[in-house]
Formats: sequence, structure tokens, C-alpha cells
Amino acid sequence: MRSEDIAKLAGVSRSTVSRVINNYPNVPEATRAKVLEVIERHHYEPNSFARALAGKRTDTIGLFAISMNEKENARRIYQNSYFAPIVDLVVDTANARGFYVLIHTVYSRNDFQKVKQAFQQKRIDGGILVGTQKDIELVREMVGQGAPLVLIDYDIAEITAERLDKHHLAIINSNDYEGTVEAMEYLIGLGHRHIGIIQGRMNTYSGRERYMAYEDTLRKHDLPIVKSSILQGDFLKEQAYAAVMDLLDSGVELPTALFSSNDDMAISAMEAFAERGISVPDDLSIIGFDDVQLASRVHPKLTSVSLPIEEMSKAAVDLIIRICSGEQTGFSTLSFPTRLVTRDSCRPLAP
Amino acid sequence: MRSEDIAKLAGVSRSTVSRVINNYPNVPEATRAKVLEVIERHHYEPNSFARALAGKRTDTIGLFAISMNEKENARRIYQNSYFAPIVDLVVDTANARGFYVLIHTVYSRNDFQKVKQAFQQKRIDGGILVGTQKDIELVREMVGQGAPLVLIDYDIAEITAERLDKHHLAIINSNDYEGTVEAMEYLIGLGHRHIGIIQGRMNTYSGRERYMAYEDTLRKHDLPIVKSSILQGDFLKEQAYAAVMDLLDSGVELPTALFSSNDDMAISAMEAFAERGISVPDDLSIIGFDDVQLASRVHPKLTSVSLPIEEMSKAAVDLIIRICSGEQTGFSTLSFPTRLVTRDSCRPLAP
DNA sequence: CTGAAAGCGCTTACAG
DNA sequence: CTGAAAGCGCTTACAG
Repeated sequence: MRSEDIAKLAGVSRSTVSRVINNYPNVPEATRAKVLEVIERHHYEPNSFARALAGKRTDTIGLFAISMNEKENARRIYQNSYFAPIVDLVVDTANARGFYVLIHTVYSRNDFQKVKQAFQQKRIDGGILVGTQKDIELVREMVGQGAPLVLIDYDIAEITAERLDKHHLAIINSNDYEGTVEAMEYLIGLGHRHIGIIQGRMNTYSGRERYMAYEDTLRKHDLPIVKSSILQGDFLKEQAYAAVMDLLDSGVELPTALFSSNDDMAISAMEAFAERGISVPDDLSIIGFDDVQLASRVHPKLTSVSLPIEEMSKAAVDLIIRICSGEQTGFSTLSFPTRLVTRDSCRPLAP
Repeated sequence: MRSEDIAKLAGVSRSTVSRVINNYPNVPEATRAKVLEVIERHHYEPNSFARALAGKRTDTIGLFAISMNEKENARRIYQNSYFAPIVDLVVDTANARGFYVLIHTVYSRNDFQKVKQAFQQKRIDGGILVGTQKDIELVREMVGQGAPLVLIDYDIAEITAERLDKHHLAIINSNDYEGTVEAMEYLIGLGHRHIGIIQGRMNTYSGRERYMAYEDTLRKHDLPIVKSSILQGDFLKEQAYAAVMDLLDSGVELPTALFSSNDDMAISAMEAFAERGISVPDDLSIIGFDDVQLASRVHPKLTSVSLPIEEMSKAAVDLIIRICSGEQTGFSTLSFPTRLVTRDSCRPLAP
């Protein structure tokens, strides 16, 4: 069933059918009703490809999770506690707005080509890029090609460094720096002076922000930055676990508190400590970041910095839709506040 | 840049360009090389819509999670411990095979229309339907329309009941019945005689299978089916939690062991018991189903029936791709074995 | 207000 | 082996 068939049945031309489908104003109510009735009766659906070919939007947005160089573990992305809720919310929000979402994961440069192709082949109107790790050049290249894009967790300065036409672009972040400061101040307020960190991936915006805030807050209070208490976790549980074990094996003095750049690592660290008979929070306080679902279900319940993932994801969808429709023009930036959620994994330093 | 531009630059016609793009045999190597070189040099990508319009495949598959009548909680699907790994694996596998995946969640009949439209509008070559709850009529309707489809967790009998042309169809299941029997036998082997159940959603294939196996195994051993120990959980944590609390409040005799139709509910139940000072496994043994990530991280670690989600998801992708390409014709069915993973939440009944 | 026609960018018989 | 032409199913100036 094509628009031509509908036209015949309704006694009008394809042009008119198209006009009612696209809700053009210059169609008399009677004509519109007749056409609509025929469409309804035959469950007619315009072919989306033909529409797109003729210049209409595709009504689908892309969602791309960037996680380059980690081919080893293929199931990490969607079970990644940070990313899973984002796909959840993005899909739901987009669906509710009448959009489909096209998903592709990016583990390699080759996968990245598929993302660019999705744009070049006009499969999507616009895309959302979530960077758990990324190659900034590739992103710049896409921006340069004028692809409507919303970036989550990207460094604004890095993107804007180059002279690019950025009117199709928006960046969404959380205030990770401030969130980390709040977490650190909380720990310091509890009397801790030797505070360690499990670092995130430093080629990531949030990884860097969280680390900088950690150092800055320590400095501000004239507290020591102890090299042996800076653990490399790369945002990965396994790596955090190993780093904690190494720390314990090394025999150096332990910090009394640990700031972890995300919850996944914090939770692994707690498991490592538990295995070695070190009690959290009695022997050591620990604080996470992201406030993932699991945080409140582990024992002890993890104190964490909560991200407004829901608002961020919805904002991403709304932004990309508005950019695609032309309602939103000009580069824009949105930053969301974090919130410290106090639970059971921290306690005042015993005198 | 269109195929015509490439044609000009390569000194051939669009037909020939198309032939090399589609890897037709009747193109001399020299011509092919020349065209390919031009394509390469200009990063040309054929417009996917034009290709699709002209009769080619779209190289995208749909992934649809059916969860009707639960509009209340919009973030349930992708954080659903059962569904999250499926989207994970499906996306990864499809991407690796060169396919995009289009995702849509189905909460309402209206959403279901979008799924049908995705087929009618030719947005996808075929689709995978994962039913956590479903309306069988709608599925039958789609099958009737000849949509290439792989169904996960559907009752074969229900689908095949009607005289449908099913050559575009495949169904993938796990052996939930056998898995439940194994779990129940394990509990019985530990000496338990009063065994309760937290039921899943009974309009779901796996919900029914798991319940039937529960009853059948009890009967087989001449053990009592105690009405008050049959809790309605509907696969939802909140509901399971409430059901356990009601059970405790009612003051009736507690079972000594509980089979939970999924892990999410088992874990909530453990939380409820913990709050009331009932120790798992000392006072009560509990066993789950699905073996989700969380199962091994809660305390005590949950004994559970593991599903080969990875194999199932990969098989679903491979099947749908083969159905779309015409390699696989005729209705097919795949059933995957489960495996009991023994951990710390069950113990022998004290004499 | 509305239809005929051109165009979107491909593929595929068809003819040579 | 290869090109001209028709066709896929829409939309949108254009003319009336």
C-alpha cells in the first residue's frame, strides 16, 4: 500500500495525501478527514526510507557508547553501572517523543566508522555520544562534518579548542569537580587526614575532573598527597581490586579514608578489604561516585556522590531533538549538580 | 557525494558503481579497482535509504522489549537484571556482524504499534522480541504479516496454535522447567519439605514454566503445596518484598525454603527477611533464578539457576540475520540448558 | 486549495 | 562486460 493507493481511494492526488500526512495547513478539513479515514482503514504507513530520501527527517536518533581499546571484555558496556541507566532513559525518553533509537557500541576505530556512517548514510537525524573513553579527534571530525550531536561527559575546552562550526553541538556534564570537593570535604570533616584515591581513567573528562578536585581539596587543607595511596583503577572493578590488593601487599601505611572515582571500583575495593579482614568503615572509610543501584545494596551501604543521570539523559534527548528540528541553534552547554548521599561506609576518624 | 559523482570520477556509469558496491561478479578487476579507489578516496557512503528503497536490506535489526502495563516505573527495563545483559549482547553481536540495532521499548499497545511500524516502514530487516510480558495476539499479528522475527521466552504452543505461515519465525527459550526441577530437587535433597515459591508473572512463559515445575516436583515427592507459602511476586522486587512482609505479618508457619522465580525477587526477599531478623540460610534457605550479576555480590551469596544468556542472545542475532538473508527458512526452535550455581543461601534442614 | 512533475539516490532488469 | 532507463515511495516547489 503506497501513498498513491491512498490517493486513489480518497479521490485525491498523492500531493494531497502527503500534505495531510505532514500536517500541512492548506488542506480543507473535509479533505483531510477523508484522507485520514482511508489511511486509518488500511493501516497505511508511509515508507520511512522514501520519506527520508525525499528530505524528511528519519525520526531516529543514534546512541553511541564509546569505549575504545577494551575489546577483551565484550559485555562490559550495558552492564556498566554508569551506562546502563543512560541507555535505559535515553531509549524511554526518545520513544516517548516518537523517536526510534539506533544503538552502536564503539570499541575500535573501525566501530567509529560505523558511527560516522550512520550520519553519512542519513540513518539518523542526530546522535548522542557517551564517552567512557574516547578519541577526541574522531569526535572533532564528526562535529566538523556538521553532524547534530550531543556529547555526554566531554571536556568543553577540548572540543572547542579547534575552530569548528559548533552550532549543531551541545555538551552535557555533571559537576564532577564540585561533587568530588563535597565528598572530600565530608571526609575531612570526619577528621581524616590521610585520604587516598582510586583514580578513574585519565583520558576521560570525569576521570580527570575527579582527580583534580581530589588533589586541590587536599592542598587547600594542607593535607598530604601520599603517592602510595593513589591507586590506578581506570574505572574498572578488576583493576581497582588488583590495585587495592597490591597496596595491602606492599605493607605501606594505609590511608584512613579512600575516595573512589566511581562506585564499581569502590565496591570492589570493599570486597578486597573484606577479604583481608579490614573493616569498612571501622578501619577505613570509603566513598564512591555515581550512586549506582548496587551502592545501596552492598554491605556496608556505600556513601556516594549521586549523579542526576535521569535529568541528564532526558536533557540529552530533548536537546538532540531540538537541534535536529532546528529549534535549538548555537552551541550549548548544560551542567548538572551532584549530590552527596551519606550511607554507612564512612565514619569519623577514631581519635 | 552520490554514486553518480563516483561514476563520473571513475569514468563509468552508476550501474557499474552499484555493481562494485554490491560485489557483483561481472565486473573486471581493473574496473572494480578503479571504482573502489575513487570511493575510498572520497569516503563515499551510499545512502542507506536510497538503497533500501531500491530493494536492498537495511542492515539493521530491531530489538524490542515487551513490558506492557507497567507505565508506572519508566526505568525498569534496561536496569532489569534479566534484560540488561540481553541488550548488551544483542547489540554487541549485531554490531560485530555489521548490523545496526534499532531499539524500542513496549509499555503499551501504542508502543506496540511503533514496533509494527518499524517493520511496515521497512526500517529494519527483522526483529528480536524479548517478552517480559506480552500480548500474544499482537505478536501473532506480526507473525501473520510475515515479519522476520525471533522470539525470546515465548510459548511455542501459543504461537503455533494458529495456522500461521511461520517460515520467518524462530523461538528461543531456556529450559526453565528442567532448571526449576533441578533447583527443587536440590532443596529437597537438603531435607526441606515445606518449600514455598515466589511466583513470577503468570502471563509470561517462563513464569508459568517455573511455577508448573515447582508444583510438579513437590507432587512427585508427595510434599505439600502450602497455599500460604505461594507468594505473588510478578517478577518485581517491590512486589516480592511486600509479599514476604505480608507473609511474616500473617503469622502463619513459614516454609523452611523458598524457590524464587527470579533473582531480583529472591534478593528483595532476603532483604525483607534480614529486616525481620530472619537469617538466610540459617532460618530459611532461598534459591533464585537467572543468576544475575548481583546474585554473587549480595550477602549471603545467592544460589541460583543460571541461564545461558550470552549464548541465547548471540543465537538470536545469528538466527535473525540468517532468516533475513534467506539462509534459514522454516520455523525453528532453540532451547538452552540451565545450570544450578550453588552458593551460600541454602543449607540442609536442621534435624 | 490542488494536481502534474521533478527530484531524492540508489538498484536492476534489459538490451547490446 | 556495461550503459540508458525505469522504478522504489515519498515530498515539494511550481503553476494554476
